[in-house]
Amino acid sequence: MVRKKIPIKKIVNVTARQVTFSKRKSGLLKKARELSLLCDAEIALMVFSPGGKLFDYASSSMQKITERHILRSEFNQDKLDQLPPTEQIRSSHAYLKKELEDRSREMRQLNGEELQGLSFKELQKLEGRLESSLNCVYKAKVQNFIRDINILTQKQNKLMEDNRLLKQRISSRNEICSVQRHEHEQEQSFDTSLTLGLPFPSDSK
Amino acid sequence: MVRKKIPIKKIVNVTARQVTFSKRKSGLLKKARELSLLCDAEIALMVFSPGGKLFDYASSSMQKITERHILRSEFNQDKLDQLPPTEQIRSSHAYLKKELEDRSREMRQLNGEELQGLSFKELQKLEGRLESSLNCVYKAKVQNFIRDINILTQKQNKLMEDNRLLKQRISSRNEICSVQRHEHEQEQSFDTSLTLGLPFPSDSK
DNA sequence: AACTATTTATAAGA
DNA sequence: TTCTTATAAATAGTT
Repeated sequence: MVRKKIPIKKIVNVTARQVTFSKRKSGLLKKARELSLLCDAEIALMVFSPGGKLFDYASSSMQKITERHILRSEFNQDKLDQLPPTEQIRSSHAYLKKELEDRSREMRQLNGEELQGLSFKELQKLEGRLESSLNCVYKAKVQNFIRDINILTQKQNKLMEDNRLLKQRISSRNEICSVQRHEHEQEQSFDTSLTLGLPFPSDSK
Repeated sequence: MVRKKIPIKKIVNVTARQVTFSKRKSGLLKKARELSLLCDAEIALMVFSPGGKLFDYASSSMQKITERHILRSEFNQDKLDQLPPTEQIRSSHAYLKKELEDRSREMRQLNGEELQGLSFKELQKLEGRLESSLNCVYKAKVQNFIRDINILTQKQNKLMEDNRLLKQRISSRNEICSVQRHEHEQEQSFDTSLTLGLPFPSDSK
């Protein structure tokens, strides 16, 4: 806007663009500060350079202003007035952020980190919680095994039934083979009962 | 900045302030738009008038920019520069939400809930993690005990020393009392050694 | 809102 | 980047 007026569209020359960015960014920040001061306005300004660098200004706290903005823009005013105050806070991004932070810390403690600051009582509580969780995991493992065994047993029963039918068909044509097949079936049954008797069997033999 | 230069401080005259706010606000928004266009910068600007009215501008989406800002202010610059571009994309609301969901689920599993869907391998892993955490909690409790015992021991040592000095002063005036105090001291010493005899002693008696 | 006299911002050059 | 400077843009006070 000086020695020569420039059109307001992307400056193609990279260095020229960088220079202009630097200058105008400063000017913009200055204007924002001035407006805030002169007129007692609450102002937040965020500028990311093409390179990803951040420059910002907030007349008070950036978080406060962005929250105010979110509340203002997401809901219409009526809707917002209907919400209880706690819900208003929830609707803000800060709430989401805080939740994540809290949960991260809690998880670190559940992972056994950051335990230095905890009191004996808190440690006892954490211990009880972990033991209870471990117990649930043990139970889940047992359920897991039981489910696997049931599935295997069902499969086996089906196979045994199939075998039986096949043998019937064969025996109706060949008397000698029938006896051999019968012996084989008995072996399988014996193995199955052994598998089910183990403390933690998995998927058969 | 014109007919007469004005100082950059709150304009007391209300109407003058309103007029200036309106003019400068327009100018600021225009400058923000121009900078964004000219230099391909991502810009968010929020302006609240003293009356609470909102005026804003965002080169892309306000939410996207504010989230980018939040994530940026959480990390230090070095850390973020190290991140690959795909990581920068994560700085969206969806990312934050997803993180929170993932962490919530993980935590529920650490609490022993929602274990039905897990495979045996996953359960084993969770079990190991919980056991390791429990171990950390046990250790933290031990540290807690040791610290408490140290504090108590120090206090006790100080009290014993005080007693000794007091007895000295008394014995120099009264021979009979001296004997009685001596017996009392022995009782204290005995208690102390009992305390320090616990499985986790500290540093002296 | 419009008008201008000035101040400010800034493009180009150094 | 910074400074200089000529000129465009913004705007305080007025109408």
